[in-house]
Amino acid sequence: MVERFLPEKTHKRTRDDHASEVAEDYVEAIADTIAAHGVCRSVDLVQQFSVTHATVNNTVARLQRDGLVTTAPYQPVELTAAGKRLATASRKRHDVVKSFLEAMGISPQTAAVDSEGIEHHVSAETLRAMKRILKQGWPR
Amino acid sequence: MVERFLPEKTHKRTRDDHASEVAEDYVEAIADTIAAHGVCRSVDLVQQFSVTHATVNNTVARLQRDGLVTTAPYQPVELTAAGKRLATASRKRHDVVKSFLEAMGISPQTAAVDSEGIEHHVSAETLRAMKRILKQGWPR
DNA sequence: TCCACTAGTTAGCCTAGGCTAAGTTTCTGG
DNA sequence: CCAGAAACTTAGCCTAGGCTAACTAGTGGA
Repeated sequence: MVERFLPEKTHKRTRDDHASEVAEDYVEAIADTIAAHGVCRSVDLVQQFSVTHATVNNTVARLQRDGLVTTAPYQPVELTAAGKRLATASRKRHDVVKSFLEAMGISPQTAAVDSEGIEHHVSAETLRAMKRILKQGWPR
Repeated sequence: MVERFLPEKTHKRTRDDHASEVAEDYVEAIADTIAAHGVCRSVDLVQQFSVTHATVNNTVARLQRDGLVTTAPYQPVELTAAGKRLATASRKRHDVVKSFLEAMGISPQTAAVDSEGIEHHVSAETLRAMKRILKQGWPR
């Protein structure tokens, strides 16, 4: 109800965020795959995101255009410095959200799924609050 | 890290959800505007979402196609029964998320923005946990 | 009354993120 | 060492959700 009296700015940010959600999910997955198997190939992303090779190709091309990854035909995908930075930040944020959900008493399965979606919408302030509550407990 | 050993299903849901996020935001805004002003006109949605008339037209046409609203040229937008149901459910979920964030000690402004994005990714289980914590406090 | 302004529509364009189908390259095991 | 399988690319298509530009409809004042 409060929203009616606030100016209309809340939604815009939500939409702008969405542009980079896929990028964050991809660099996170790429970093994880490299950590687990040494390299990340298209087929790994095909499996993790349940999309086709064609879609992975498109998306990786966008990531390369945006300076987050490097790749070449038939070669594995690698992260640039910017890509690594984004992956690390996303992974940390993701872990905080997931731990927080679990601390709320939510099952690990649900926490895994929900944190996937939620992590992209958590502001710095909210992330700090989650960390604080994980360390120091619920306010007062 | 856990995700590497779980099968790859988490992301798909996140993407499917996104299809209906705009629909939920719109029916929520339409219901609020009708509650506040009696009717909801295009221009109200133009303001609330900071998009053009053309975009609102497109989106409302989709909502009508999907059976959530009814409208006619130069007439206000109305909610169908299904639209009202969706609006009510979204509003309730939104309010729970916002109250929960505020109870975490987050500022009302940030809570308003973050709840906008988060509400669409909160499962029934997580929503129940939020309600429980609001009533009965943090677990143990 | 009519004119200007606000509201709404329509056409045409764009990007992200999906897909299928068809072809190419690389890898692997007999 | 080479044939078939697996991995990858390319072309072409689609929808959602944005935009601008140009037009039409409705409305309130002078």
